[in-house]
Amino acid sequence: MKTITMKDVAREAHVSIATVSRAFNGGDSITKATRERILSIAQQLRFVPHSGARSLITRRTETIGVLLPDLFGEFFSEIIRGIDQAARVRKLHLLVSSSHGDSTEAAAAIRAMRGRVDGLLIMSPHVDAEFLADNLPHDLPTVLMNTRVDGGAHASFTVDNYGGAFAMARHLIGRGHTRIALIAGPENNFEAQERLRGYRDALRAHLPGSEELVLSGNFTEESGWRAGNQILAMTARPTAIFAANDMMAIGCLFALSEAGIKVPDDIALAGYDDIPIARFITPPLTTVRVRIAELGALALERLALAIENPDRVSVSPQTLRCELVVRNSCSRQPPAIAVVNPSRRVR
Amino acid sequence: MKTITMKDVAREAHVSIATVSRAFNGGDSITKATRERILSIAQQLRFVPHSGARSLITRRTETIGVLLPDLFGEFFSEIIRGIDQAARVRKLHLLVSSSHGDSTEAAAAIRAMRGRVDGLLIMSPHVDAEFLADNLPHDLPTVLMNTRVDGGAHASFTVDNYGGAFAMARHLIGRGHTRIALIAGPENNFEAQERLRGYRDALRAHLPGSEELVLSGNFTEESGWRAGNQILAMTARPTAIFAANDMMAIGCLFALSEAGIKVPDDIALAGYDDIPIARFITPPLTTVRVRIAELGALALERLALAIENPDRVSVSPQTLRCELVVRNSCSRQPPAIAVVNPSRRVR
DNA sequence: TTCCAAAATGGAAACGTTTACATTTCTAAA
DNA sequence: TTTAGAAATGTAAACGTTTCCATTTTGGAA
Repeated sequence: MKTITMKDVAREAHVSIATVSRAFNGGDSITKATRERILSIAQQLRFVPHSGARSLITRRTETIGVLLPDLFGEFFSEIIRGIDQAARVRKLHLLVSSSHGDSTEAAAAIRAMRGRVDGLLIMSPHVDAEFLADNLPHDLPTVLMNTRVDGGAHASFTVDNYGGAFAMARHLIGRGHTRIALIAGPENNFEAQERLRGYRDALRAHLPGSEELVLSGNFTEESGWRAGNQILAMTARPTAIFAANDMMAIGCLFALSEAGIKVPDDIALAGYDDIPIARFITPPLTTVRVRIAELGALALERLALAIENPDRVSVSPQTLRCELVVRNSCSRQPPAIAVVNPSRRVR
Repeated sequence: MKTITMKDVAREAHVSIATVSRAFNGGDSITKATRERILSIAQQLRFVPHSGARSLITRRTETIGVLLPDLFGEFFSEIIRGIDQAARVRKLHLLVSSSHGDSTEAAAAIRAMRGRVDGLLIMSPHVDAEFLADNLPHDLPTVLMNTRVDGGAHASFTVDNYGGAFAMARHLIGRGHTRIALIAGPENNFEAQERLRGYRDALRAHLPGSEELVLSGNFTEESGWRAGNQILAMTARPTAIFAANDMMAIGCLFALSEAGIKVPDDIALAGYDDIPIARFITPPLTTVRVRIAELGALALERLALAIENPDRVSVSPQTLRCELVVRNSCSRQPPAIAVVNPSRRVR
């Protein structure tokens, strides 16, 4: 079970290890005959170059570190998909570290990446400017995703949660709703805060004097269900419910149907994210599409650029627009479905 | 932008690099005072140990390589989740490489992992015994997931697709159906083949003399839709449709409703996988639950064991049972819902 | 104070590559 | 043939750690 190294191949082929190295790495000066002999010997010895040792001296790992929070389901899947897709084009590998519950764990994850990656893609609620300043090896290019932007030390990509929520609230107002409830996300969650802010500002701007109806939730289906029941118990029910994400909208929908309340006839319902499930439920959910995969791809692209060109780095934060996806769940009249490219998914 | 190494810390702290190393690695013999001094200097120098160099000599990377095919959506997300969860417990990192379209790419991915990982988790349709023999560095512990099992050189975990499909077909037969169609998956897909085999054997065993009705599909929603339309065009329609995965079942459901055919009243419909969407559609889909996350977790667990204990490796293949999830989509009588632990998902 | 074991520290060789530089071997023109 | 220049190959020093030994320091007991 001995490890086979270049030295073994070199001995067997009666050459120096430098020549073996050259045989493996492109067209340096080496005879075709020698290369082929070496390669064939390597083959029959089952030698595979040790990329770890290689990158120690080349100072390149061709790998990107990806730090994600404790995420399940669509969101995780989508962002990784986008990153992976872009990484693949550039022939980069992905070292992922998800599920770190607190900032200590996040710090440990970052440290563990040192020397294994050429750059870092970070999305973490535990991360802020100070944390990064303290824990980031200062020679490691880093791009932030959907993270509270700091002093501008790093490039960052953010989804326009504020704009999307604003647009959705305005849309509901445009449909004539005057009592619009929001099922909010976790209080300490940056994205949830932005969506709440968008809702508030839209109400202030387009429905002045109206009452804010904010129910608390935590992005889970269950919390949406609970919020739905709270709404059912209200004396003056809203005519529209805007859930800060689709899973809560779905939970809320269940609570409503259990009580015999019809969507959209009795009450309008909207979500946020446009997860795949959104178009399959009954009624199909009006929501805000977040181009998560695209976010990941863009972030990786920017990071790759920063790695190739460490001097000319732009750290200007970039925001991705969200788009309204109008389906049946909040219209009494025949629905104007505006599904762009209904993603068909392979198992 | 110079890289900071132990040497710098050593110089600053007036000690040797050996001592710096000891300060970082647990309780070797080193004074508390020295350690703290070194650590504090390291801190203010923003030194982070280079894990790459470290693992070159320790011969441990604390990283597992994960090879996945070109997968989107639930399946990918779930298996990664399971793997990640288990890896986290063992403090292992994950180097993922997905989306390799052919065996050449898969081989390249494996080679690139050499020296970066302690073991390999492979799920790939391009992989068979010969491929592995040719491309696997022979000192790299490997566990296969849902892959055609070979001569038994490696441990493997497989979902009991045959058994699940058999059980579903038997269930439909038990409900009194005598004409049962199968929408099959891709012909060259191992899992699809097993599901087809399960369907066939169940028919042969429990409905002898009955006709096999196999429509082709490729696991996409669209192919399910097409198959649905083929069924609509049949003169003698089946009374039940068993789609080899949920997405095709959903596509088929759309085709049926477009034609005004009611499920389950006019025709019964069943899927396979129990993806989250399955319980949200109308009617909720009867399907076979595949414990994908568990598969990933088990595979990682086994791999970790093999790494710790390279001598005592068990390569016996292990099969994971599937369970029937009976919902509304194939019962005329009031449904017997048997949802175990309806997974609530966080965004 | 002296001495000894134990504890702390330092020196240097690994780990498996790449690469600058030196050396050898070719090729072809003189 | 000789010979210069190019092409092929070899030598050895890196890369940033860990770890085996050897050496120095420490803290008591004699």
